[in-house]
Amino acid sequence: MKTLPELAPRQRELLRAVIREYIATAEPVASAALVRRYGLDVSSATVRNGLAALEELGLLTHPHTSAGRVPTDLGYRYFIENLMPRTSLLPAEQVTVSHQFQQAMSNTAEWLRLATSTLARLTAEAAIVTPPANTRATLKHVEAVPINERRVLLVAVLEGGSVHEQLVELRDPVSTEQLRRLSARLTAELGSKGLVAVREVMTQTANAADQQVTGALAKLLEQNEAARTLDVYYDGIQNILAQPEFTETGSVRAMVRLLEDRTRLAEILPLDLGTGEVHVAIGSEHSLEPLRGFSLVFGRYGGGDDSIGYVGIVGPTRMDYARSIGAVRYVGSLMSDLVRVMEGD
Amino acid sequence: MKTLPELAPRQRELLRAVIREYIATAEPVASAALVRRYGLDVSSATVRNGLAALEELGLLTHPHTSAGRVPTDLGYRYFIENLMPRTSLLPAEQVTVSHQFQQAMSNTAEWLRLATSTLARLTAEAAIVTPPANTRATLKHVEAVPINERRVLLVAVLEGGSVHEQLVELRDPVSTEQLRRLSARLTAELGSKGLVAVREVMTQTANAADQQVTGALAKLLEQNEAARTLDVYYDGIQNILAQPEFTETGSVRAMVRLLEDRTRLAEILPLDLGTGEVHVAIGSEHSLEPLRGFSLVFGRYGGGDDSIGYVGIVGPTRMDYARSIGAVRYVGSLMSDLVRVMEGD
DNA sequence: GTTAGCACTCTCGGTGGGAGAGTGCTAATT
DNA sequence: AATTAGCACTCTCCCACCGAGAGTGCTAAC
Repeated sequence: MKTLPELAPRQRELLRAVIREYIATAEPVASAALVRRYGLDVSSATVRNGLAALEELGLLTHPHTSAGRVPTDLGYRYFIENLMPRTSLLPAEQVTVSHQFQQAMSNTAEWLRLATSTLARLTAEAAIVTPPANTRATLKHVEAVPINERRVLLVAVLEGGSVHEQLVELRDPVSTEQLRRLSARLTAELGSKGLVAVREVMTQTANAADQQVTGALAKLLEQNEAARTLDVYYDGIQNILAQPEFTETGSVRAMVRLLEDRTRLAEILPLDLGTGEVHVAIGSEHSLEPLRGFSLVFGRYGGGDDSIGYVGIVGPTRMDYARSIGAVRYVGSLMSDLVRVMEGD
Repeated sequence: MKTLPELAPRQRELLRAVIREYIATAEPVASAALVRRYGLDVSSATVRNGLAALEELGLLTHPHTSAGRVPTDLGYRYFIENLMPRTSLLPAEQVTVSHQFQQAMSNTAEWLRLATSTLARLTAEAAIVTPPANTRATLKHVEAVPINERRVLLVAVLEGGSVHEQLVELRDPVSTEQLRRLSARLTAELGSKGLVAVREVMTQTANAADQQVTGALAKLLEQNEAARTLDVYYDGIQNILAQPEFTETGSVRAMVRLLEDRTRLAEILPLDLGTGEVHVAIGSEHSLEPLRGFSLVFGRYGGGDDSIGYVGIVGPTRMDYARSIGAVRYVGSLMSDLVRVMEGD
């Protein structure tokens, strides 16, 4: 990233005004408009001189000679580092959102979906959320529920409260009683143990059916990580389609394709961030070809180091960064709280 | 719906050719192009007469006097009823798809997602799937897993294999042992019983903690139906954005807004169809304002009458109906199979 | 019933011109 | 040295116009 220039107070105000205006209108900003709307006590000619200087520094451009100014990626960067108010969501909004979260605490999938749609609504951009992935998944409870005499629904509750199901087809019939014993045994022996322990138990198991169920459990844990990375929630594509800069489908299509290809998305997201920090990548600052012209505002949430998810938004570089960052931070913190609750803290 | 006219064989062939051509090119079809590309042994003037007759009947239009012909909604309807080959997916495709389904049978959410993305890929349109909703949910297994001494994760397996979780906050601490007894008791007493029975058990329960957990179970079942209707999977928006008729965001945006507003979508979907039937609503045939210009191809899947879901696609009226219907029918049948397996048949 | 021929209509791409917006520069002012 | 008025200049946008091309509709002949 280029180093940011130093600016005189006057210039800072000017840049701030241009960005504010451009974010609001999506139209190149003219010198006269700045004087008029921000009550500057200088003439438009003076403003023009100032704008030319900011352009010299690479913070602004204009699309053609006789058009107003538009911020560059570097301009936004300067804004975020030096000019942006560090706002949080309004208290009233916080209350509403956190209240919704309290109510939906039930089901993991549901609160992830809720978090995504809430974030999309708050920011009026597209939101992306990944589930909290426990890097080393350990078991809390195992239950083998009979479906019929040859089919068993294996239900595993992991440390951290996530629930996984898996249908197991058995070679030989088993009794309900046998499954109950197996459930109890697996839960007792494997509590707070991981994949390795499950494998061990499997090898020590004589009974064929038990062995099959335990094997399925091992597979489930194995797939846990792989499957998790495919699991990405997104919402708010309509918000992007509504932006004036995207009346043509072209670039939105590339973005939507990326969202819908969860595999690729999951590969991209893992950022080295601390929990609570919010990272902003503006336009060309990130290396994602399909997202040229889009900015990312992303944060990490989670309990300990071992259950981490990502939460953030995608939108045009012209976005309300202060609000976006506030919203991502707040929703992220609520999600961290939830994860900790599920972990039993 | 208007009644469909009778057509002479020649006219039928002509209509078929126009629709084929228009589906392939998205451009108005000229008489000369038909003669050339379909090797008709008549002149373009004759074809023009035929086209004019089809237009008279309301099966075709043209955008302006000197443009080629475009099918009307009624034209597509005639095509579907009388001209369309009743094709299935290619055997090779069937094998691939069904193989994928076999592998992903594990987790309900996962196979629903798989079904959606598969359908979107097969048809190159946007796919929509709802989970199988049991109209009268009965319990199969209940497990109360301790998170910490005041928090319990309630896991309920319903008849039909769907798993629901709910975190319960207790007023007073409970022991692991007490929860184990409660789980066993609830499972034993409530097997294949529904909401009413749970309420009954709750009132007969003296112990405060047990009562709270049972109460949460009742609530979970209550919310089951409501929550289900909010649960809608969709995929393939990128396919719609890629269609030449949607280079402008306008109408796509309305469609995406509908998809993302799951509440509205869930209200709309329930169609009175038999399982296996596939229903097609072309352009103006349905009453959904945001989907003017889109066609719906929908089917119902499920095991018995009491666990039913919907599966289908949305796309421009200009779509390959034969393929779409085949794909929806096939994916629907696979999903029905899966539901029956989960129900223990 | 079919067809050749032709007039007619409409779109599309390119061109030109005028209005308007906004800049950049210069020279005067404070 | 900063500010400003003034003005030339540039570029977009809109509109009107034109010609080419595509495709139809109709008529009259086969």
